[in-house]
Amino acid sequence: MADTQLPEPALAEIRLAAVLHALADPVRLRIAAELARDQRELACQAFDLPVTKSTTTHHFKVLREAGVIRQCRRGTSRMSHLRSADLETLFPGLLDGILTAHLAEDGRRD
Amino acid sequence: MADTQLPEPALAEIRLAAVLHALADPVRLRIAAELARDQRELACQAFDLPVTKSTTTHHFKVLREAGVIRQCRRGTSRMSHLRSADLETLFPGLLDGILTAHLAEDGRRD
DNA sequence: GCCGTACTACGAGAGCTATCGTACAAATCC
DNA sequence: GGATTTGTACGATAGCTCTCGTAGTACGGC
Repeated sequence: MADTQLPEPALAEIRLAAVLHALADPVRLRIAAELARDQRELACQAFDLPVTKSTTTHHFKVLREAGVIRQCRRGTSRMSHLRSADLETLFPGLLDGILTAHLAEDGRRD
Repeated sequence: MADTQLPEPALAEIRLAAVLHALADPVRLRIAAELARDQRELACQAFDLPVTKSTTTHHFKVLREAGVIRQCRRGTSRMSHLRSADLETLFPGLLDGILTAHLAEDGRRD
């Protein structure tokens, strides 16, 4: 079976504190930034993260449960994408502000 | 002696992850929102927080060490204010986005 | 059915953190 | 000096969380 969506909070259940907490981890911020850059669904394995597979699973789960990303199965892969529209509805400009800040910080690092 | 400034990170030492983490706590987000609303220095005791004095001290310390606020002694009080300008320099629009999001969430709550 | 790929679930460990209470310090006021 | 106000320091505790390894599941290809 394909396209089985995984459990996630409804729009009204998304909490700002949870979103900020989810994005306060360097690994997760990186995941979000890459999803934003690619603008399409990505499988977990598409990310080159400095942690093991099981830790990666954990981080994706945190992002999903905070309402930052949406995930669905597709074959043996789990496709993820940002819930940009939902977040924009709830907190206009927030996600953009955070991702822009991340790019800015990244740019300053030598 | 008055106006003894407390240790804080220099502009270049402020980390996005630390700022997000600092603001991901409901109590600290509330502190930041109140500081933004008043636009002036406030003593810790000016906040009506649902925690004890020692926990309040802890939260102010986290905010200061993340670079979100600046603190200095004034008499028996510790005055705090947002480092809005510094944050705006590093991460344009970030603080505003988060505080606006907080207001939006607050408004939705009945 | 069997194998490989991609990911999950579970359990564990180490470290952080939010909270508190008590004791203490610094400044002001009387 | 003594009392009051305001906040800090320290220790403790409970809970979370980031990390991992191992074992297992689900799907697709052969």
